[in-house]
Amino acid sequence: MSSTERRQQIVSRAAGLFDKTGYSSTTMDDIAKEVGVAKPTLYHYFPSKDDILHAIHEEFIDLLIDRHEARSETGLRAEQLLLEVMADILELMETHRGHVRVFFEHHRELPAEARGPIKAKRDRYERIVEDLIAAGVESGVFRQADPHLAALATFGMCNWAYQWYRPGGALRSRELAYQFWNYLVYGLGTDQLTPATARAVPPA
Amino acid sequence: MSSTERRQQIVSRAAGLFDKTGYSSTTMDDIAKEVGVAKPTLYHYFPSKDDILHAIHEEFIDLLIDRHEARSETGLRAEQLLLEVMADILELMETHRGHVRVFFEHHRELPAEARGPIKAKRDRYERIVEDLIAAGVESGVFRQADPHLAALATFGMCNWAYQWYRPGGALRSRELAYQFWNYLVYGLGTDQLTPATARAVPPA
DNA sequence: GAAAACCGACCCACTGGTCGGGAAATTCCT
DNA sequence: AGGAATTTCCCGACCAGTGGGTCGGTTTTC
Repeated sequence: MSSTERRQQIVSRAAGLFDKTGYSSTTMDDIAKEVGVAKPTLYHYFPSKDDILHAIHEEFIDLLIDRHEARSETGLRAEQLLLEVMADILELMETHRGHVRVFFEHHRELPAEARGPIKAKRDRYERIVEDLIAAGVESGVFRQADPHLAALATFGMCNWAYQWYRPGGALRSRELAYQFWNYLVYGLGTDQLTPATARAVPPA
Repeated sequence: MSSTERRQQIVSRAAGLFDKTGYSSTTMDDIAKEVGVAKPTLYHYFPSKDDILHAIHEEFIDLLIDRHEARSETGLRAEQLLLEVMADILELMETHRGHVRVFFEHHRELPAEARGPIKAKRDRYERIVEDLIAAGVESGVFRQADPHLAALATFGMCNWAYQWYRPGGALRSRELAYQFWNYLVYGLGTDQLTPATARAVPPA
């Protein structure tokens, strides 16, 4: 096993344990055992536990950004791109469960120096989705809505799934993305609800 | 200060710290200091740190359930009840930030005996929302949709807000609930999207 | 005067990280 | 090619700080 392979292995096994047990409840010995190696060996690949956490964060957000960018030249319309983004996120819950939970729950545990760069990438990705929604509004496929808020709603639907989604279940991640996209784009309501009034002001 | 008041105070201060620093990174000394008391005194009110965690969980889910039940006799229609549920959740992010984060992120840290009862209540609340959506489908205000999935989408939008919502911000929780409810019920799409085809099958 | 509330000092298991050295693979030299 | 030199990879044993929890006792309240 090459050096980079082992490094990779440590990251993904650690992510799995953090997912199962949480970051602080997982010890370096746990990780070492899971990898099949003694604790000091871990320190040959990572200077500290926090650096493993950092590697997980970086790997995850890079995956998301890369997937989107690989698609950005295809000329898909805004609503289609939105579906693909949702599918990206949900797919990573199949393939990178540990990364997802760590990325969402353990960013506060990141060492101070690492937080900045990660947050920058996170913001960049949020910005991508906002811009995408804004483009949809511009082109007329989405109604007038605050892109920031709509992006947060989208992320909410998808990101929250890490709390309940289990890979082996009945629903493949892509189908799930499609259902959620459907709720978001077409809404749950029928014609029996009167859009004009309902969209105005919240009832007290 | 009465005994129950102090108990209450410990719970809410602890929740605040857990929110800020995370459960395992917060020490009993931290909590004691925050409450203005010495560590052993905490053990006069709670047998262990885990029991504080448990108290937070219970308080939170009870709040949600109670609020819904207080409303269940009012004869509101399904879509209105759904809005109220969303508003409940988001309001607790203003008034009980710590509880929210703890409830969502630290259920795995609960001692084994406590997990069961809490999960039962959690399931009960999820069931309430599912039934509410099912009733809306039944009465024709919501289109044919899987109530379970639609509930998960709803929870996603609202629950995820604990990650970014800050009480002092521009948006009051009720307005936010209304915006999200609007997205969910009416959708983001305009007439330029063709509902019939789009709702069918996910594109490969 | 007894029960409830409170605390300083202590204990000890646990865990992130280190140390010094041993095996295994690579490179270098002749 | 073959053996020495060096780097890479690996580990058993240890260290020191931390933090949940306890003990024995004092103060406050009723």
